[in-house]
Amino acid sequence: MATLSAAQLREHQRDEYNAFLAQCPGHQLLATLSDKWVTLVLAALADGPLRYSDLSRTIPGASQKMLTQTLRKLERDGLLTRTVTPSVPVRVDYEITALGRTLLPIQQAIKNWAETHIEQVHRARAAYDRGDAG
Amino acid sequence: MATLSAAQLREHQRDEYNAFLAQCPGHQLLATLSDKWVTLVLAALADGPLRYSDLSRTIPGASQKMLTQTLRKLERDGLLTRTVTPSVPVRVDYEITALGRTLLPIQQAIKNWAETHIEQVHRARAAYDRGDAG
DNA sequence: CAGGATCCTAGTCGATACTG
DNA sequence: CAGTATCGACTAGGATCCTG
Repeated sequence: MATLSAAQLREHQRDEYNAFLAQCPGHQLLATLSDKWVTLVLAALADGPLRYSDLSRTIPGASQKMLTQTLRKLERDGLLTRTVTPSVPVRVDYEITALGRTLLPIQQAIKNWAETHIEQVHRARAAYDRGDAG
Repeated sequence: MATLSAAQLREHQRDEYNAFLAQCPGHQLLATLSDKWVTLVLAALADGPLRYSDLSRTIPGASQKMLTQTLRKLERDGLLTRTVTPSVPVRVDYEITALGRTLLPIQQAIKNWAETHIEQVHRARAAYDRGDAG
C-alpha cells in the first residue's frame, strides 16, 4: 500500500484530466452545442417566440421528454426564457435571450463549414472504405 | 391495417425526421466535433505530427480504445493522416491535414465564445438553481 | 510500440401512462 | 395544453487481455 499500482496511477491521472476537462469552458459549451436538439430548438426560436406545442411540431424528431429536457437545460443556462400564462388551458412561451442569440453565429459558422467541406469528407470516407492507401 | 395508429404515425414521422437529420451536413459535423476526444486530438496535432504514444500522453484522459477509435474516425474523414514506419518496433505518426486545419478556427471560435460567455451561463445557472424567478 | 478483440457497466434516449 | 414520472432498450465508453 506504499505505492499505487500502475493501473491505479493511470486511473488517477485519467480522473484528474477528466475533472479538468469538465471545467474547461470550451468543453462545457461543446457539450451543450453537440446536443442534437439544442441546435434545433435554438434555430427554431431564432425567428421569434414559440409555444411548447409549436416547438414540438417544428421538431417532430424530439420526444416530449427530450424536448422538455432540452428546454429546461437551455432555460437554466440563460439561453432562453420560459413564460407561463396562467390561462385555461395554460400557455407557455419560449423565447431566445440575447445570450442565446450570440450562439447563432457559431451555429452558422458550423453549418457553413459543413456545407463547404462535407463533400471532401465524404470523398475521404469513400476512399478510406475502398481501402485506398495511395 | 387500413390506417396507422396515432402512435405509429408519430413514430414514422420521427424516423423520417431523424433520417433527415442524419443527412444534414451540419449535424454530421456536430457529431464529429462534439466528440470529446476529437477536439483534443485535433488541438494536439495543431503544433505538428505526433506518435501514438505521444498522443496518449498528451491526452491522458483517453483510453487506448477511445484514442484509436478517434484517430481512425478522423483518418477516415480525411482530417488527419496516419503514417506507419515499418521499423522495429513499429512507429506510427499522425499528422493533421489541410482539411483538418480548416476546422481549427471553428474550434477557436467555440473556445472564444465559451471563455467570453461562460460566466453569464454560470450566473444564469446559479440563479435558476436558487429558484430565482424574477 | 501500436493496436485488435472482448466483456461489462453506466448513462442516454424513447415509449408509455398519468397530472394540473 | 404542457408537462412529470417511470421503465426498458440501446450503446457509447472504459477496463482488461492479447498480438505483430
